[in-house]
Amino acid sequence: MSANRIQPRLPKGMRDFLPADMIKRDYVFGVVRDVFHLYGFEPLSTPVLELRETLYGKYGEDAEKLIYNAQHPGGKEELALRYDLTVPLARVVAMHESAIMLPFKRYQLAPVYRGERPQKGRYREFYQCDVDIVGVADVSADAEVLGVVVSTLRRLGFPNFTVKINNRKLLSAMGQYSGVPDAQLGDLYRSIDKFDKIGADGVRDELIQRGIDAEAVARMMALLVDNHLNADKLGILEDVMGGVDSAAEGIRELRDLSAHLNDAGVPRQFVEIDFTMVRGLGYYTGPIFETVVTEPQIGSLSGGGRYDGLIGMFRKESLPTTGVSLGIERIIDVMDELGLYPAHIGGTVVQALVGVFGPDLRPAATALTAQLREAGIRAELMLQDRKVGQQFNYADKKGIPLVVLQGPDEAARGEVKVKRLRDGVEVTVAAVVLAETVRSMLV
RNA sequence: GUGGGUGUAGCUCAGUUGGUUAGAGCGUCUGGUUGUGGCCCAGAAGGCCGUGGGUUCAAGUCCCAUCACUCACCCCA
Repeated sequence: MSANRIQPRLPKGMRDFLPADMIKRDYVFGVVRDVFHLYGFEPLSTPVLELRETLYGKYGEDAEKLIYNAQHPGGKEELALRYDLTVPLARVVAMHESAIMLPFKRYQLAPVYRGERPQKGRYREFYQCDVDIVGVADVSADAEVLGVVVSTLRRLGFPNFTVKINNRKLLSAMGQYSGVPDAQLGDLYRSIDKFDKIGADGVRDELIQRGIDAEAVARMMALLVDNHLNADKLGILEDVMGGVDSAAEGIRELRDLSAHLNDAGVPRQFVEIDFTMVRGLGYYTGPIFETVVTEPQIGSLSGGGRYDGLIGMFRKESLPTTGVSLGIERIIDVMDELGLYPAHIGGTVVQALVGVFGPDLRPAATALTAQLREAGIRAELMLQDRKVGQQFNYADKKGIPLVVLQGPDEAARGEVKVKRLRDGVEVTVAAVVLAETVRSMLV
């Protein structure tokens, strides 16, 4: 039998989370949920599997190759693992119209699947947390969704991050103004998006190399370079391109959005308009967002934008929708790297270990444990017979802050000992006040 | 899909111009200590050196292939 033992392995890009990790993840998930609730977003859950037809044709050709198909022997439905939470939302809205009130503000925290090559900050199964507002065309909704991102990251203790804002309408206007043919817009955007990485010269070279007309490139670069670090970016852009309809509209939206953010008290230091930020997914139609950190080099922590047309793929009339997706995995990776967890988040949920002095004292220890649990203290009873030293060692290794122990002497007097491992403080108290003693020693 | 790096103990890694019985630290277990963890001391377990082939008297070491992991590109959270 042991000769046939199989190697324990995981599918590529997928991970187990052991308890110590899960405790940290749950903490992050909890903070995220709290903030969403503060903004009035409500939970939604959808299946991991969707019908293939629901997902296909929404993300673009390249992305579609990364969708996992699923099947079971004899299954007749064509299934796929969800690729994000946005398309399922659109499906839900179209399917449950009558049960949904607009504006529909929902969040969803769930794993999604992408068959990509894994690397730093990139997995094949990863959690996303999406917040979206369905049914509001005004940028007040975009502002609210951005407020959620900023609040969440601040609440998690991120010292610095930047939410970049741009507008699809403006991007297409820039292409139009420069004279880049529609067929090359994709290439154009892809290169522009690398501005931060490869600089103005890099972008220029790449555009030329991609065969875009030199004059168009020059006009394009003038728009980017002049404005990239300027405070009055919008004003400058308006002077140059104000005549182009979509440019005027995009600029107006960005101004409104900015005003809403001010009204909501979102600190300006976390927000920046950046014309070189482009989002890959095809369904965005207006304002787009992306959050970056410079400290660990890890890509974006969140991404999103307005996609007024997507729901129309499931319904006769579309509904204006905007939202963001928080990259929970990357947020967690950064928090690990920067050590942003509060001190009380340890490697265990257990607050007190109740030791067992010997077999004859096990009944008493069991009762003490029950007493603690009744009082709402997370207590673990030592389930094996071990030497006292080993029991303390177990608690120490596992990070349990307190050990409760009742030996023959204490038992005879109706007392119990509580020891705090951090500083070695030990007290002996009447068993009836055990719970309150433990509670006071936890702080 | 393209390119680079790395595979030796549970983990992190050493291992000389190829040479006899492959090492360390950490971790684990046992004991020193049958009323108390961390520190210290003594000891133990734990290895098809990723896999297959080749060169050689001799391969952890050199060559080829392959697989896995990893970083970067493309793309993305």
